[in-house]
Parts: sequence; C-alpha cells; structure tokens
Amino acid sequence: MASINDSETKIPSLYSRKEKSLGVLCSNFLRLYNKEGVESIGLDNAANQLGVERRRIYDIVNILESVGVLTRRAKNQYTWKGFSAIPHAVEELRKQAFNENPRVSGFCSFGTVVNENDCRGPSNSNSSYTDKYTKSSGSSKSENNRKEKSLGLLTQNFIKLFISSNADLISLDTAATALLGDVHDPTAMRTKVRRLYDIANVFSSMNLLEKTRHPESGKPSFRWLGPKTKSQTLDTNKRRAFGTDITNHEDLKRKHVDSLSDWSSKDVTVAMHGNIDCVKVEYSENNTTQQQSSCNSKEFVFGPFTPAITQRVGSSGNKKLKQVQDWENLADTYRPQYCNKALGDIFGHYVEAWKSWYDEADEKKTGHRSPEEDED
DNA sequence: CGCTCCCGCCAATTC
DNA sequence: GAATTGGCGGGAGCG
Repeated sequence: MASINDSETKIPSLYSRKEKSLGVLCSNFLRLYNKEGVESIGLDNAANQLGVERRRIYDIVNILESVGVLTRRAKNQYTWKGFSAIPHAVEELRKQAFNENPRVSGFCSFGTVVNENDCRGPSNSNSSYTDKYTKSSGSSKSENNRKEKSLGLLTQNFIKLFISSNADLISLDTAATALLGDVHDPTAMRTKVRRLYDIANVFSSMNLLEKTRHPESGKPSFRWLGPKTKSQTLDTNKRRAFGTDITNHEDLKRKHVDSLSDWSSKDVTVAMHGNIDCVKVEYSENNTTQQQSSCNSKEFVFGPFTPAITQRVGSSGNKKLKQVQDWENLADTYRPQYCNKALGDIFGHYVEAWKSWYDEADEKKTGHRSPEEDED
C-alpha cells in the first residue's frame, strides 16, 4: 500500500495549487543548492529532497541550465554554477540574438531562433549552455526538431525577446506569437503560452522577471529584471519604478523571493557570498565595475538600489515585528525600499531578517520539514 | 469565465 | 530493453 503516497499526513482539503507551483519548487531547489559547498546535483536526490516527481525537476533544471546556473555533467548529474554565471549567459544570448538579427530593436523583429543551423553567425561563443542549443553536432533534422521545442531553447529565446528589443513589458501572448514565428495554430499557441508560464514562474521566483500589469490595457505582462548586458539604457527610472508603481503587489504575495537583486551593476555593488557569510560593499563610478570574485561560487550582485527592511502601513516605526505567520502577511507588511547609503548595515540587517523570517514561515507552514532545512 | 499552469501520459533519447 | 529525458495538452484551481 505504502507505495506512491507520501507518508506526509496532509489533509486533502488543504491542497493548494500554489504550493506546488514551479516557482516555489524553484525557490526550494535554490535554497537547497545555492549554498556553500554544493557543486554537484543529483536529480534523484533533488526529487527526494523536494518531495516532487522527477518530471518536475527536469523542468527546473532545464530552465536553470539555460541561464547558466547549472550544467549537465552526466546522466542524473548536474554541476552547480551559481547565479554568478547568469550575466555571462545572458551576454551570450545577447550576442546570439544580435547576429541572428542584427537590426533588432523593433518590437516585431526579435532575434528568435527557429532553426539554428541557418541563422548561426560566426559567433565563437563557447559556453556549454549555449552550445547545447546552438550546436547540433551533425544530427539530422528530425532530431533537431525535438530540440527546437525544448524548454531550454524556449527559455533562451524568451530572454532574447527582452534583452534584444526595447520593449520593457512583454505579455506572454506577445512572446508566444513572436516565438512561434509564422505558425498560427491556436493549439500551438496555447501550448507555447503554457510553457512560457512555466518559465515565467521560475524566473519570477529568481527575481529575473517581474510580473506586472500593462498601464493601460491592464494586461498581465512581464519585465526582465535580470542583467541586460551591454550599455542597456533605460535603467533605473524606466526599469523599476519602485515606490511608485507597485503593480506587482499581488505577485509578491504569491511567491517568495530568494534573492532580491538588481543585475545592472552600476554604482554600488554588494556581493553576497555563500548564503550570508560575508557581505562586501564596493563602490564605483562607471558601469565598468568589476565585481571582485574572491569567493567565487555563489554570489549575488546588487545594483544601485539595495533592498532595505522597512515597514509601511503607517506603523509606529518600530521594526520589531513578531514572527510572520505566512508569506502573504510578510509580503503585505514589508516592502523593499531602496536607498544608496549605509548599504552595508542595511543589507546586513536585511539578510538576517529575511533569513529568520524565511525559516519561521517555513516552519509555520509545515510543522516540520525535511531534516535538510536546518543547516542554513 | 478566462487566465493560470499542475500533472502525468507516453514518445524520444540515452545508457 | 530498461532507464532517463522531456514534449505536450487535458483539465482543474483560482481570481
């Protein structure tokens, strides 16, 4: 009898679809592996630790791999690269997008890859994650077909949409249409959108994407928060209207964010090594900031705006909030505020508070978790 | 009721 | 031939 059913005694009526989303799964996955000492990831292990089917791990892993966070080493084995690999991965994508379609800039001409064999420029970018999708070492056409539809490739093309066009907000419909090329099959469209939802969810949980609503149409759209590479303009003022436009409010309530980060390393860079072991702050004038990588592995890069703990809701100004009971409340009560000074202190507080809240909430949510969680 | 997107069937690939 | 990967879309949850 005790075969497929988990031993976890949970009331069926408490089933929540949200808890099972790819987004939270991704957060959990990251929490599990984005820390000191991790460099190898086994799919079986991951599935067990996270209590999900293997199938779901493939989804996460494929998406993460497409932005360089992971690399497939062998069957069942992946190598952890970390968030620090993202900028480079994105830069590669930008290059690809560029020589696929050098004149991008319009909203209608994305550097979408449909058939790499044709539109592959002499880009000698040699990185595993891009190679996996751009190279098809002498395989036949039918074999490529499957790859062309892979989640990984789709993810990369999706990113290209953001980084190679000057569109700030893109709806999934628009993205799907663009990524489908000339196909006008409603079924294909729906399938594509489904996949984009998957991708968007994990990226949102990584803070690479932000869900918003289009100002006028009110149509759900996404904004790329990850590194845009290059001297991508439209920085602060246009990109994130923190404090002014809080349209992603409801989205904040949905998923927990593991790392708040701004990928445009401009003025100030705060790198967090490991989990929260050491925090370094450094300043620089121009955008040629070279982030020190003394402690390679995992480091988060924060940009000009550093999240600080703050309580709005006209509270008395005291930060002694008791343990938050759930993420809804947490997201409601606290909202990141951004400032430029005293980054060290603020950030330090931020990290610690966040960590403890996270643990608290986690405990509250599930009376007990896997024996894994207390090593944080 | 339309938007989301979980779930798992089953085909393609790899071992 | 078994195991691993992962495309795909039905249909249920949710606002």
